[in-house]
Amino acid sequence: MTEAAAPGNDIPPFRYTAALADEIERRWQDIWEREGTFHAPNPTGPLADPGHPRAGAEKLYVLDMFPYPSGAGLHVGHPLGYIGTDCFARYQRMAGRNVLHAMGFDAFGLPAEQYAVQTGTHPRITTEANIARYRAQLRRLGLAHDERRSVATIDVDFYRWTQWIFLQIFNAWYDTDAGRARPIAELIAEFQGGSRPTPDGRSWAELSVAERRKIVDDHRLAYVSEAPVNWCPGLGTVLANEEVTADGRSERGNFPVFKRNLKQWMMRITAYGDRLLEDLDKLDWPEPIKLMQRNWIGRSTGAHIGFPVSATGPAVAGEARISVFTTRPDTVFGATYMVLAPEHELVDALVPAAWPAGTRDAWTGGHASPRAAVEAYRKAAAAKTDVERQAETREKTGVFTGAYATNPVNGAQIPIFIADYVLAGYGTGAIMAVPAQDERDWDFAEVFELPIVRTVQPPEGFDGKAYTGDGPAINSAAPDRGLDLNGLGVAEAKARIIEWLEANGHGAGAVTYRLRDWLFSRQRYWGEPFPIVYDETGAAIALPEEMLPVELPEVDDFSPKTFEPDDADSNPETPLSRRRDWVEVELDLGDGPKRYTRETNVMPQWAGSCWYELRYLDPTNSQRFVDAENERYWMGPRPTGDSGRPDCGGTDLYVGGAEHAVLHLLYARFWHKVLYDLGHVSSVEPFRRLFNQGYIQAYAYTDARGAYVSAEEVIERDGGFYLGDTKVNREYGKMGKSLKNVVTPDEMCAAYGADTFRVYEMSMGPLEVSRPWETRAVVGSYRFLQRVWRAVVDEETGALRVTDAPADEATRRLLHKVIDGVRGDMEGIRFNTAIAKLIELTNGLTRLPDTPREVAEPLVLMLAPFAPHVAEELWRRLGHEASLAYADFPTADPALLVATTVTYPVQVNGKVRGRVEVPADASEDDVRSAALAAVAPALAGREPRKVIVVAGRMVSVVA
RNA sequence: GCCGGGAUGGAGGAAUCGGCAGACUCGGAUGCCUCAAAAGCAUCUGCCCGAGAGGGCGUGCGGGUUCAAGUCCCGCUCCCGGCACCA
Repeated sequence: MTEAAAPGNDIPPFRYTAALADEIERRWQDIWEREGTFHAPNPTGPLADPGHPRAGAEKLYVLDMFPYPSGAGLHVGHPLGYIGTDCFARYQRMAGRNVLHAMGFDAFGLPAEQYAVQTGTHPRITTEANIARYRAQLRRLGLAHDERRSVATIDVDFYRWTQWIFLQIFNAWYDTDAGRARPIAELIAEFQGGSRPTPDGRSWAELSVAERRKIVDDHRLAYVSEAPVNWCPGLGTVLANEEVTADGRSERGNFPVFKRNLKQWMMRITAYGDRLLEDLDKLDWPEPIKLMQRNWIGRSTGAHIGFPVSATGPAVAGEARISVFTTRPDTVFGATYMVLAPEHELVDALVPAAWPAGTRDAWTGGHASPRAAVEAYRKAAAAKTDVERQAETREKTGVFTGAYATNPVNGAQIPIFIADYVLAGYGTGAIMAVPAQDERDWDFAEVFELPIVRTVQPPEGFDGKAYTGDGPAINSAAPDRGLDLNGLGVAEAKARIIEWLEANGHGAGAVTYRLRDWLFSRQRYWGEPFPIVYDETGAAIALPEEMLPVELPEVDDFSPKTFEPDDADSNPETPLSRRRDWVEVELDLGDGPKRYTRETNVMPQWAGSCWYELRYLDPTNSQRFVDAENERYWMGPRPTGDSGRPDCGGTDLYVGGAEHAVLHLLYARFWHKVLYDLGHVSSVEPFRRLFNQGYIQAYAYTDARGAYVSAEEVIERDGGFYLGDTKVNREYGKMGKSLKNVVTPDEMCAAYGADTFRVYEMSMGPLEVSRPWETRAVVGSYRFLQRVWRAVVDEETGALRVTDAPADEATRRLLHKVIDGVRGDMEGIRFNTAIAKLIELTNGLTRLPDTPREVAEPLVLMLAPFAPHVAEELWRRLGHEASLAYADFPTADPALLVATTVTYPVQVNGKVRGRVEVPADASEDDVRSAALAAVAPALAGREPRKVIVVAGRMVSVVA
């Protein structure tokens, strides 16, 4: 720790020291809290305040990605974004807007539960203690949050509405014709009234209760499905696709993950694939993040094509067809074989009793019958984790099923294989293989010696294998079937073949998504219980709204049953299932008291973060999750502006790390759209503008054994790093307890004060860029605040050093230039350059014998977003009674921004050889002749060939 | 492999529209103050040659466009992030 701020014996009594900063900061934090300075008035409800200075003003909703309150507390990296939004919000408030800025806690989740498992302490106890600690740490930073609006996802008052939203989703279906979700009751009414046919055409009245329920449940946006899920034995729970890393391990804990068929709650996010994709265009988000979402949704257009199966297998009727999805229907003439995913449902029915005559040995996997071969291959594929698949080279494996299909365009008999390079979960789980135009198919064809027919002419000189580029179609005609693609480019050929497929009943154009439905249940304790019970038939029944909340019951053992991380055959067991007295419940759901069984899964951690931004708007509302008028005011779409493009609504700024690019941001958009469709919110998107802050990173040091040593004690010398006399190795990365390189905001506040810490974090670089933490550099911001203080307050006497005499011309011009620049920087979230300008202005003042009030006051106001405490203190000392939180941010006088003279650098052949000062309104000819005179020696009598005068910028002479 | 982002002094960064590269800060050097130190303040600080005046070089590398390129174009290298057999 540095002693920079330790008050020495002969430090001037009124110097801005850490001790003084501490006193000022705590005093102002108390004042703000006591006076409710940062309460933002709602249009209606208990938080309305018509007398507020910003009531009815133009609104601005600034949002941070709320934290998970970890037991380790904050390090200096965590508040970077929070300080950024605070500076922005404080500026906007001074600029006249009604600013909503609040902070809550994403408090359900694994770490508290794991800690509870280890210690036996209830997760609520540890979580609430952690929240209290976070609140204290954040308060110490002087963040101007409306504390009345702080919520935590674990609050019963909060999660009752999470459950309520779940019910809305459960009780809704996606009407693809209308392109939106509608209440499930409307679907039932359509079935009942006959305006919508049932799947098998029977009338609604003919169906049994169970049949009706099945049909309805199959439409719901939240549904139970028995489907392949990511089972993680080491965590004892299943995970969403998004929670599994590329190498097949859990994002949390890094345990192996296995594909298992298990009954789980799913959310039909795929229904929203198109809208989640299209509406990205309406958002003011960083392009890379939009791109990541686009890739994740993975929309591809192509066609479904039906390949009739040659009836070799015992159970296949003559008319059976295998439907494939392809993005290249134009290449169908080159389809020389087919591949099904090993899990494909038709496989069993296809497999004949014996290998067809002439089957090559290489296709059989050495098995005597197709059935044995398929069994063996499936078993081998299922036993592999994704890690193992990854580790293996991409050598293609597979086995012949013994069956053949007919290529619908030319009647060719093509063999059907199963192979794990075809994924069960994508498209139809089956492909037509076109080796000539697909690299994977080419590889497989090489291994199994399958024919390769080019159907797109590769360009001259192409010496690769598969050719995936554009070119004229070849070998692609079936004149007797009225089909000829030859000579067409890829796009035209696609259009022609789709037309033909549709006309001849062989297929149709289609769109497929990489996005899968969202696995929504977790076999854990510390999460929101589902508002669902099961009746004696096992049907899932939603509890009525009046029965909310379903409170999380107390249990003795918080842990789900966990297993050896590699135990793929284990089965989940939830903590809640052990509370039989809670699980078994008697309820009257309209047809008299009956016995029901509660759902014992809980919701994933993402649930609360899918809608918390809405609860900030109306946190005390007990009638609705958010009042419609309050939602419309804070988040509703803005009137269509000059662009003519309708606004999507949502928060005006959302700041957080890029690690949530697809998880949280996609889920939250999905929920918001459901709520929009059902008429519960007026905004189409939750987060209009997104800003990804960078990370504060840190150096860590290891000794010869590779053990981390305390970074604080390492010294740099002679180009190396030393702990005492021992040389240590430097690494760069995260800040963390185990890396022994944590620096906390508490330490920084103690050594310099919160204002210095804030200024340092905002000045060290652009908010969106990651950068290394350097404690020794913090002193620069401290000196800056000391200089500001000294410009206003005499360090020896404490008296004001401010004069009412007007500022000199140069200082005044500097002030207005800075005001103009700082305003621009604040709007553009360029706080580092805004602070640099304030430092320049301050450094300009230190040369003066005393400080003109006309400069001191705007300087203090402009400093306020970054260093609010010291700014408030100076503002008061300058004679203002009220807080500056609502004071007008300075405005530049345009007249003072225009310079009277301009200094032109004069280049000769690209090099600056002189400069001339001319009146700002000098004519171009005057500038030219003055410039030529200034560089006459450099020209040495040569006649310039060309002279370029860039008005206000420079003169360039070509000699 | 594919997609995205980046590379500027010893360090973090600035240059917002193709117009003086290096604002501002740290670090370093020298000085003031001091018995001394700390703190604070002042001056200097891209690299090379030169006593100096001055000159040359310089934004990852190689080319190009332009009176003028950190910025635009073409071809690379390295670093960071995402996805990864998605038909």
